[in-house]
Amino acid sequence: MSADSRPRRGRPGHDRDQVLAVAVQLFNEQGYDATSVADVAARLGLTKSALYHHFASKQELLRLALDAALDALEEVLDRTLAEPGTASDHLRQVVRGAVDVLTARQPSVTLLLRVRGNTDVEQEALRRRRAFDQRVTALVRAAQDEGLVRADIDAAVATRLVFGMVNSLVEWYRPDGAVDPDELARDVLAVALDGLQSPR
Amino acid sequence: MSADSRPRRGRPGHDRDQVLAVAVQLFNEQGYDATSVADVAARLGLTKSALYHHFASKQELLRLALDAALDALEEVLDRTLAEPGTASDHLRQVVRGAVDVLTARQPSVTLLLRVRGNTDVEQEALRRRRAFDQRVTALVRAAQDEGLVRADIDAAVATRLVFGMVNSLVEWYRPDGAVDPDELARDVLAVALDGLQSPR
DNA sequence: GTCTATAGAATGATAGAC
DNA sequence: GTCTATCATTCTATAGAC
Repeated sequence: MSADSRPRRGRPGHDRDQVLAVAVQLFNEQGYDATSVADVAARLGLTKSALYHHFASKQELLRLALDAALDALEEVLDRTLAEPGTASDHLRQVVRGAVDVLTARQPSVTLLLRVRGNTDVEQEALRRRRAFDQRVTALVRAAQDEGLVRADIDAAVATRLVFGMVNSLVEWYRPDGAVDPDELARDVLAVALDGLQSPR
Repeated sequence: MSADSRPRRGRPGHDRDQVLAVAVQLFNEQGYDATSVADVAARLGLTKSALYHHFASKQELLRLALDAALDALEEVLDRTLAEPGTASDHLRQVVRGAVDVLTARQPSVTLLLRVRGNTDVEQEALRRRRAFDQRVTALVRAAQDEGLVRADIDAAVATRLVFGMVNSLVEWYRPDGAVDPDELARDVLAVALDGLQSPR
């Protein structure tokens, strides 16, 4: 449907999405700063100059990947809060949705979680990430007021702990691995809400 | 007592520990690869050459910091397993000890958790880290066999989720911040073992 | 759309004076 | 123990041919 999805004419070459996917994969393997444009080009089987035909700069590759991750995470929050339900219901859905995004878009989210704020592109991503965290913290606080989330832990700390657990998935989850994403989402919710101990 | 603790003679200059601490802090702020030796020297108020008088290479700074973090984490495991107790007791102590190490030695542990394996130094650190993870996973499995840890989640997944939560502390915990490390350790154990929901 | 060739800047590391 | 000066290498990005 979109202009991008129509069949390419002439010799195939590489399109932007394909180049971006390879670049993000390499950024995650070696780190963004440790990966040169020549590294990316080599893995694609072309030269630096050819790569610069597709993208204006190395930072543009980074910016596109970070925007994709942030768009997906913000959409989970927007969609959840637009539906009726208690704060506790919303919180459960946001955690579930975040796990879904992390597993479905692992490469770009991994990149996002490693950003240090060295450049304008990275600082803008950090700004959006902080805004996301604050909205989730407000949700945790509301769930505490409802009495369904324990109130003996500060809402900001509780949010960071749970999302620390969720975010850590990018360090080891792989789409082609042995762990099923649906089962994983169930496990994360189980540990986050009920804990590791056997139900008494 | 040790040779290193005797008073320095002559003009003070900088000693290795001081230089290392500044380097690790900068590595964490900007990322190891994004930080040049000139950056480290500038923050110390001296030149690159003066820094190379204290250390043979940029990688030596990295190696010393990673070894410090790994030594501390392995010591927690060794010390815990040497004591009598059930696997569930040991697991609780290891989580508690890991939080203590993360808060007390946040800079070097942060660096460890971000290593990508680009060089021999980094790969050796990853090897030790994997060995640590496997020993903890064995502990979780033993605690499941005892019946005190829920058995409906794979031991390796459960270990990664809990330590994902623990490790995420380095992203936001600061020694001079508002959160007390003892209280934080209590909160981590509470969420990890009993979950976020109010006790029913 | 891809190539060769290269500009211009920054990097890790060293030599040698003080 | 710190400095100035410098080296070889690598980096991002560009010019211009095919």
